[in-house]
Amino acid sequence: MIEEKPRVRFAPSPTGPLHVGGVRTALYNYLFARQHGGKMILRIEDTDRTRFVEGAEQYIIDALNWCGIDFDEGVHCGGDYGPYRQSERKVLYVKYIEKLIDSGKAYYAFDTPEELEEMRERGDGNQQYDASIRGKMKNSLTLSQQETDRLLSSKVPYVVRFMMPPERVVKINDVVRGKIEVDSSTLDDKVLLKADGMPTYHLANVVDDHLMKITHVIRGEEWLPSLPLHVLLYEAFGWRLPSFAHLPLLLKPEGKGKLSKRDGDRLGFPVFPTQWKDPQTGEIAMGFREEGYLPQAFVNILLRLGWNPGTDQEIFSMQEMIRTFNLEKVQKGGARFDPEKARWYNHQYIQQMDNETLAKEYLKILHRKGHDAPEEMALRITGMVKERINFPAEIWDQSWFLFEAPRELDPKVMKKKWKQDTPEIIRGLREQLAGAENFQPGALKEVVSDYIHSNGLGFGKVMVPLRICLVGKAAGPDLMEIMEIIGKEETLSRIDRALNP
RNA sequence: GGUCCGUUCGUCUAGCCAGGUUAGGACGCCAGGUUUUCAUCCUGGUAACAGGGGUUCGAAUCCCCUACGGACUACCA
Repeated sequence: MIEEKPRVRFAPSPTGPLHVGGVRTALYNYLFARQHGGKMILRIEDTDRTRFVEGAEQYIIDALNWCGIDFDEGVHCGGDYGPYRQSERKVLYVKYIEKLIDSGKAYYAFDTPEELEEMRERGDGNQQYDASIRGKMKNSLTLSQQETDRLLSSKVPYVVRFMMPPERVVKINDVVRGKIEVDSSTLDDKVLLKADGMPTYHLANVVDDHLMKITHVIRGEEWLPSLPLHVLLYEAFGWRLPSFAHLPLLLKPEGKGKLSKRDGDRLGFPVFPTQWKDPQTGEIAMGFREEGYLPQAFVNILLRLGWNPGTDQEIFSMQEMIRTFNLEKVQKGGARFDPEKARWYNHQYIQQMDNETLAKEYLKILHRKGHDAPEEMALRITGMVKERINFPAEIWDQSWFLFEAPRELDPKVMKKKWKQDTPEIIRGLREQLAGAENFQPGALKEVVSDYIHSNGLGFGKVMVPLRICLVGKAAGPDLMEIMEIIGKEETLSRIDRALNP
């Protein structure tokens, strides 16, 4: 199907942290490249110096690395088609822009911002810089050759605009959307080279994609409206068109609209892969990593947001993703991010995780809480509560009572489960436990069972109150295990405290 | 306003291209089971073709219109 090895690029602009939508775009590019044995390229689109944010570039690299997405060529790892930072390619674009001017496909424009503003006003704010107006503006089409040369050699700022060809129906076949047709007469003469000598995105992206031999442009839907312009640019240069695939947007969980950076903090879930500290304000935006998401889970969530395998499979290893992903099954409509399902994915991956790794995380938490435990104990507790948790941090929530006595006994549970005869029953059980020689789960179970049976009681009548004494609530893992871990002394002491508040 | 794109359970989606399904799966939710409790887990249930016209024996699937949503409309990407 694909004869040549594909070359794809992820081309973010270093204006801040990468949000989930961008990560997904990078992921789809990556999967596509890896599946076909192609190259994955990281290009930094920093042609707007005013929006440059310190640290953003490194953040992008690190965040994608955390996701398991790596590059073959790019700003951080080199390659044969560099430089990979557009600001460092500045001189290159001028060469190409001159070609366009020489062949009459682009022209110089000297209009001031005020003049442009006035032009838009005149047409009810709808006036575009296009064929209908370019003859009335200050540009190399209306000015004499002499005057143009004079302005160019003076200090007057100018831009270069693309001369949109008239009455052309541009037909493009998008890999995910199929046929798209746009009449060129509805398009305007976009600026290609800015007054500061930097190219606009439109020029830079086309020139670079061509020079870097990009075969497939896989990017967000927000670029769809400028696709016809890009196609016409390729045509103007006489270059071969790459394939285009425009990915649907990631939407807010509630309501409508594109998922924005602000939604995260507002709705209590991250929109960034990893934590980001704004260098200006010092503000910290949370990340999936810091919230306890496993990178594989995070990537899996993104994979299924807008793509489906055509089977019932939900969980994919990176290898499986690479094997099964295809652009044809990418959804056309935008997808809403669902925090609930994200939790479920993480739960699945936590279950797959080995206990040793999880136990190490647990130990870290213990230390933070001012506790410690032998590695073996951490491992044991991890095994006890693993299936109950969605995030590593929840091991603590499920096991704190192994290190600290409950401060209070849940009043709601007390009211429901602590009956008139309960103190007497627990007192009797306490005696049996006090006399127990062996405090291991098996032996304890026997002691408790014997007590229950010889007194004609039910398990629920005894076990739930005992649990309340030890844990403070009616929830948690096996009681016998708990008793062994906290030990005989602590067990009896907690019972006493519950009996004599 | 203009241009372009989109619309199947609450959410992610299968099915559409090659019309005929009890419109399937997953998350969530509800119920039951398992369990000393809670959670996990297992079983079952809930719930959708945006609306209207065509074409056709037959339309979620093909065509048109409307509605709604979104993106773009900068010397930002």
